[in-house]
Amino acid sequence: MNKRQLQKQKTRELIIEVSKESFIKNGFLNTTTSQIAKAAGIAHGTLFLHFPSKDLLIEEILDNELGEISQEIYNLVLSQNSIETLLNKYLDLISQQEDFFSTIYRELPFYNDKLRRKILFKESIIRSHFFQVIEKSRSDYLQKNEISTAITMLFATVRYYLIMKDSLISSKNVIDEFKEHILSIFLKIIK
Amino acid sequence: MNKRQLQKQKTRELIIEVSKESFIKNGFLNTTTSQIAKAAGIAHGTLFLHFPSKDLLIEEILDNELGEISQEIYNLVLSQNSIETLLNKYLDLISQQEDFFSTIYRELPFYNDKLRRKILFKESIIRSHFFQVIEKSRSDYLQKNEISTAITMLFATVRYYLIMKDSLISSKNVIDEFKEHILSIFLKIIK
Amino acid sequence: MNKRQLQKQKTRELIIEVSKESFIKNGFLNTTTSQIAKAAGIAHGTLFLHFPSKDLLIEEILDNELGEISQEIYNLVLSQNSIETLLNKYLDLISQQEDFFSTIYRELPFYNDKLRRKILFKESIIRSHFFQVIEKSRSDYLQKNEISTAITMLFATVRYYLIMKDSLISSKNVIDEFKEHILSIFLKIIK
Amino acid sequence: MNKRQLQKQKTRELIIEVSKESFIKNGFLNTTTSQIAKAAGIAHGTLFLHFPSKDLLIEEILDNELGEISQEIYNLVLSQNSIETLLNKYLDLISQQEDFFSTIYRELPFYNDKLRRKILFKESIIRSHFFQVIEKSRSDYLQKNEISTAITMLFATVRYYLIMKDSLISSKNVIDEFKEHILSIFLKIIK
DNA sequence: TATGAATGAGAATTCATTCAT
DNA sequence: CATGAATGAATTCTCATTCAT
Repeated sequence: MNKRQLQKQKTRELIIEVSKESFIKNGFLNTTTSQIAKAAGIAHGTLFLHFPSKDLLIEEILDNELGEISQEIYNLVLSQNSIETLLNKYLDLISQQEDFFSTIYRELPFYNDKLRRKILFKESIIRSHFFQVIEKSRSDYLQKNEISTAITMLFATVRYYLIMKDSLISSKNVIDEFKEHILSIFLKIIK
Repeated sequence: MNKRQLQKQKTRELIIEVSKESFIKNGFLNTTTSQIAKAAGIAHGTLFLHFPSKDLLIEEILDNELGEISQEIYNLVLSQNSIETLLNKYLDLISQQEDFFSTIYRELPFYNDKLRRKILFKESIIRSHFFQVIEKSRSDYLQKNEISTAITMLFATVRYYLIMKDSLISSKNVIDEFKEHILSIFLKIIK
Repeated sequence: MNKRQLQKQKTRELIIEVSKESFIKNGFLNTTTSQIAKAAGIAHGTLFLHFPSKDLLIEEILDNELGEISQEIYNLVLSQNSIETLLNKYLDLISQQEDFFSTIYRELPFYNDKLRRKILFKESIIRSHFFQVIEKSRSDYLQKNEISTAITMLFATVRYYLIMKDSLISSKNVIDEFKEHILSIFLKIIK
Repeated sequence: MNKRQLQKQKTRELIIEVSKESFIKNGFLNTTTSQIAKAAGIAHGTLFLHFPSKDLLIEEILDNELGEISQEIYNLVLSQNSIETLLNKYLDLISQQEDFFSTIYRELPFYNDKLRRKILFKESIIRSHFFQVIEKSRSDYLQKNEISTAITMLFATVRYYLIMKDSLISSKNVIDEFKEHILSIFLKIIK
């Protein structure tokens, strides 16, 4: 890669980085393209050279971020056969990017269809991993739709804490703080 | 109250009514003040005579609506001592105003602090009612913070279904559809 | 009409007037909404209060202008049964608004469909008036499609002079200048 | 010419060719320089190496194209002494490049002065050829300025059909379709 | 000579709020 | 009290041209 390509990629990454920061801080919906450009120290028009529209910028950022997380979770699923450890590590992953997920879930209802579907699709894959691991280990005690509802409650609760993050009197990290509670209740349900 | 004051209150109520409709249909954030004025058949400026800002208008609406619901739930709590019936009726109440709550929970993270706190405060009161009813009936089996987490999961799940309403392949009424599942899992937890 | 309504209409008419001037001078396509606002001494946003979009502004202006001309021509048709006088007066009408028509015909291919159709429809009505007058007086010598082609040539020629106005070494008024020529040839054709 | 110069000329011709296509399809005004560069498979900046500005690019293209056509028409004039055949062949030439001429005449009023003058100059040469042929054969019946006006009407009509091409309910080729009509009327005029 | 990333001056449109009537 | 015309800052996106590589 020559100097030019390097410079371009650097700018692109700068935009992504700056956007992600602003995105996490103020939400994507409340971040303007000119704010991003200014923060990145580039011309406003330059942003649209790298990302044809604001929507495509967020799409890119979410694709990157969710792609990574998905992969890590997939690896977890392969290497773990205990639902306890799996969940534990899943929550750790979320926790590491807590502000990011907090923003996503807050803004999810206001994203465009494509973006929303993408996010929900990723979630549904993780969901189905969990389902399989649970089903394998405890098919005797639970009906399929009970497992399904339990998982929904789990995801709903995680989402709840993430969305409410700023309103909860808690340490900076909600997931860390409530992990034990969530896990213990969830495990109680599926046992 | 003289004629003029009467007229004023009538206009005020008209604005509230019309706003609520539009609020339920399009969300408060996506409703413009001029849309509301037009729908109410009043001048745009008149709206600001009754409500100094858009934020104060929604505050009023939510105060009214949540106040009513709170009251009804409080009555339920007084008359019911079974958590099953209480929850059942609570979900019925939500279900009757499903679109309204769906909007509130979607937009909650974007309201101003005061408004958000108000909503969360109302919710916390209902929460504490539930807590007491549960604690009274099953104090032997559950620790306090387990009850608390269980209630959080319940509220989180209800909120999840409400927020995701439009993305779920379901009948028009999500709460009705998933009530049984939610209840059965919840009761399982607290038993 | 009270003071307020009067003021509004005054602003509206001011916008139309200023737009028409700028429109005639620079073309509608090369006139920006902020130029118009500035020239009218109003806020940029005010323009959109009176005309929801730039396209609707031009539509309004053209409707007004073409409507008037159409009416005058219709009156001409009713009162004249000689094609000579009719044509003569028609060209006088065009001549009076020469710059306006020059702009329209230059920009016509770049207007949106609706606008283009409107203009062409008005033209087609005038065309059919001409057709009838000619047919009545000389049906013996000419076939219908000969009349039709002759009229097309007439309109094409008028349009040509209007479009080329600025490139022709001529007095300020092309139609006046070439009227005699056009008429004499046209009358020759249809006789 | 060495290898480098050869390559340069090849690129230049490639740009011209690609531009012409895009020009015919979308018009020059609606074609961006980066579109052209992309279609030609060259860098955006390279285009400005060969043509210092967008205007100069179109100038070059039109020079080429109109030069060719002019030459062919000049040959026609030399070999034909019947105005009928001359016109017939002239319209055939236009017809073969109908989309090209349609674009030119639509956009003509928006080109810069130099370009517009160039195009009109070419046209005036063709015009004068026609004039001479007509004058030679029918000097008894027509005054000079009658011939002149007749030719203007002819060119205006051709231009009209070309400009209106897309709005006319017709086969793909307007000139072919209306040739007979135009010719018969025109010949009628000059006889 | 060729590249292509970067520029930056606009473009049309939106909307909560104000204030003269 | 009610009106509703006016405001103006803010928004996303475009594109011919430049210049360091």
